[in-house]
Amino acid sequence: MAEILRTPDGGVNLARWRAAAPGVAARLAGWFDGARRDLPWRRHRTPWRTWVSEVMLQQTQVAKVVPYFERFCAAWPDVADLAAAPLEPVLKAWEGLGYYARARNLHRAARVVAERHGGRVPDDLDALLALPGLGPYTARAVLSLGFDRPVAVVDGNVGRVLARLAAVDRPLRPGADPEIFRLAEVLLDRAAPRRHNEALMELGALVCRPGRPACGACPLSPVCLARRRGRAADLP
DNA sequence: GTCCGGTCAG
DNA sequence: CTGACCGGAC
Ligand code: SF4
Repeated sequence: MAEILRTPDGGVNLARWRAAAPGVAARLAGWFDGARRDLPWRRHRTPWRTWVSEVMLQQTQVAKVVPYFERFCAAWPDVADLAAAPLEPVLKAWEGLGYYARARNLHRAARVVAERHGGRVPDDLDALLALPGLGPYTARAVLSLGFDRPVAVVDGNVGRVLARLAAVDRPLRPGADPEIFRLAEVLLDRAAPRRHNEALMELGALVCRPGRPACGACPLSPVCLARRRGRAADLP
């Protein structure tokens, strides 16, 4: 039965996953409704707050980000506020988070948005990718989580979840592994993309963790190939 | 001590 | 493409 979800050459059988996608999305959504953490950027979701949170979360853990995020958004509640601010207090607010180029880029990008996008976070992938500090992951996260647009979002967590789900038994290509990205697109719930992507990321953070995945508590375990093969912990 | 992570400059 | 950026988890 496991083999039915793979092609003869061992690759991911996208056609089969396409057929399984509604069930996968429903399991994921049902779990997420009860498991989602109450985080400040979720409590009050806007494109700007999504952007700030995702940049902070790129290389910093949730628990550490929360107080920084609260202070940052209190000081600069919208992109126009940051654009109007001098750089020094922005760097000051970032102290302790590390990767200070993120703060400089965010500040520069806010000014670009003010000057070239009328002070509105653009809801366009190419425009987002052109902003400093927004790469393939963060641009898509802003689109999907901030604007609820149907785009696949694959960070390290989601890549690992999907690789296990489809038992992709090889090192993932850094950045967007093409096969994993295609799988993410096939599984995407286009009727509720924000919830779907948040749920995938939450599953990677809380259940399908790098070290010891909690398959017993996982909503996807009935359809997970790594689980079926007892390989969950040693796949990417 | 080693590894990890998105993005960017080189 | 590779290495640098930083701090935390292991
Ligand atoms: S069943 Fe286990 S390996 Fe598969 S997605 Fe869930 S936690 Fe990850």
